[in-house]
Amino acid sequence: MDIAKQKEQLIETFGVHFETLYNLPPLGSRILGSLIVDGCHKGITFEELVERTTASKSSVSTSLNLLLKLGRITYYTVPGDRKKYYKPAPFSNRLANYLNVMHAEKEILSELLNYREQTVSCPEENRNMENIKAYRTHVHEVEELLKKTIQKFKEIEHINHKNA
Amino acid sequence: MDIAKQKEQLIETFGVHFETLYNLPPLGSRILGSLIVDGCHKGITFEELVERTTASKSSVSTSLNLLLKLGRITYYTVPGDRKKYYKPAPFSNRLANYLNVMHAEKEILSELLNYREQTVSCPEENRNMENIKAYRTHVHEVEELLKKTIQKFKEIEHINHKNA
DNA sequence: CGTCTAGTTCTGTTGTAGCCGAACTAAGTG
DNA sequence: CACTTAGTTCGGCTACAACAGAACTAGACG
Repeated sequence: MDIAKQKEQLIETFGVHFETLYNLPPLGSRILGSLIVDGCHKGITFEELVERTTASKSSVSTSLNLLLKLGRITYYTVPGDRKKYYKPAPFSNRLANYLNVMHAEKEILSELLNYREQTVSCPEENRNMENIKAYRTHVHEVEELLKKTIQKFKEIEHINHKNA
Repeated sequence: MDIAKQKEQLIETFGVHFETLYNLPPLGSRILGSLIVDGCHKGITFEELVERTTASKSSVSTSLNLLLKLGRITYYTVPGDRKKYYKPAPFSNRLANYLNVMHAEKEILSELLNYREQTVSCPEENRNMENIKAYRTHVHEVEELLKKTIQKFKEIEHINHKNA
């Protein structure tokens, strides 16, 4: 199959994925998709993103700033060149987001358990508490797995940084 | 602290959590929060949800049907009683949603790798491929963890079902 | 100091999410 | 078969998300 066509489809697939999963706006999702598919190494400039997406400069600007604020992308500049080169945020960063979510879940679960302890009135509710605790354990395990992977990526990224 | 007040706050906390994380509408989030905090055992009726949320019947109806369609809640009926008793979906169900997401991520990552293999042109891009593979491994591990936990919950739920 | 280039900010415009009230259906009850 | 109860469906309203266009700013360069 045509490589260019394949790229388009891949970006589009990432687009819908980010829209549904991370709840990003359509344009922002497509931009993020472009950066991941095509901009991991050298990055992509503002201008080129405007061309690729055929969107207005203002929309691209807003989307990029949103993605920056959400920590999903980064950019670098080179001396004597006013352009910004946008790239997807490193993997360790993306995973750190999940880590926050997991942490938040654990917090809420603890609050829920705390409430339950004050109000249990029947064996069924006691059983439910056990379920919540089991769920909390699962979240904790995911959290640990995330920490492990983040550590791994930080090491990789560190090495890459030295080589670059 | 006042127990009723504490309950209110807990529902609200769950509310914002579901809004941001699962991208559910405000009312739907509060309903789901109420069911989790207060409806795990006996469930809560349509009527009572209308009272609690001080929303209209139509809005509650729409929200409940949305949550049903998304698989986030269930209901049961008792013979000789026209009311429906709504409960949050069992844990195994909730986790199954995550499992689908993980599977989708793996699919996309494979597509991305497939594309990359055809287009690598420099060592930096090769390094990036290694990163993607490492990320895919992580997703796979989370997937396995989910399967394990789902199995555990299915066993628990099976036992509970027999005892009930 | 004008002028190009790179990006931002401001002011709409349009579509649609999220809710409501009122009218409706469908199932039990006397 | 009228009457209540439980929930649904439909039309309409409102606010805001997502984008566009035009005017603007801020730095580089001759």
